[in-house]
Amino acid sequence: MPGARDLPHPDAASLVLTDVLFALSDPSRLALVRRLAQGPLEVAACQPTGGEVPKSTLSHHLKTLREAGVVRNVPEGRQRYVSLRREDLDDRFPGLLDAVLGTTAEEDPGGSV
Amino acid sequence: MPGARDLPHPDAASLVLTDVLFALSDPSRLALVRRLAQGPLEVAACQPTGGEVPKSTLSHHLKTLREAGVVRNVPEGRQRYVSLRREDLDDRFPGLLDAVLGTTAEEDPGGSV
DNA sequence: GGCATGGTTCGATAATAGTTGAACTATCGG
DNA sequence: CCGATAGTTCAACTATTATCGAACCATGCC
Repeated sequence: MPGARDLPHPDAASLVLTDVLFALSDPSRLALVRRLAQGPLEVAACQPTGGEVPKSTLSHHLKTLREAGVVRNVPEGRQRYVSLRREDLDDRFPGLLDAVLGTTAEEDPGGSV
Repeated sequence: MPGARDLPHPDAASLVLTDVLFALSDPSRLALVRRLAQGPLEVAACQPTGGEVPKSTLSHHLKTLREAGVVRNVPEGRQRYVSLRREDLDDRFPGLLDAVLGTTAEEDPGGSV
């Protein structure tokens, strides 16, 4: 199996809090994480609900989330599934994700992506 | 009373999650917040435990934290006291601060300020 | 008033992060 | 194998942040 298309993911134990906070500090990324909290999505479905964003831009945000350890991005046939690394996050930073997701997005003028 | 030296602070109800997350996403700011969790400090005492940082740089970080609503900065005689807005944060984002502070800073290569 | 002290604000520069088109890689269906 | 599809990576550009010296502002003390 040449070129297994697997992207690098930090392992659960080595997640860095500030990196996670930074990844979540962008309104568009946070909005996506909220959606991912309800289940995995293929990359194309990670597009903001309303408008469209260039693929490269979306991919860049996914990279930020992935490198921080917030999401996992696995190839599945010709597409990729993006999922929240909930267990790993809960394990490493207990209560953090719940606290972040608990806030019912009253804010975020920018929202989405 | 001219020039009461009061700095603007967002009120509790209008705190924005992403702004708070961003403010906490910097290792030096997070390290300071951890120290403030143990009680207020005058600005000079906000210096990183080891090294020294220019006053303007420190002031800039305090501004970021203050504008996000993470800390309060009140004049007291000729100095200023910086304190964590714990109640406001707990009120607005229940569990967030506890989760962030709960992590016993194993990380953060940069630390401090 | 004059001056030291404690901090903020300004302005310039350096460093990081975001945005995007184009090129590239992999997979699946004829 | 060819083309279409799904995404990532690259490179260039823009925008936001960080850093820090210098100027500035208030307070307290003499």
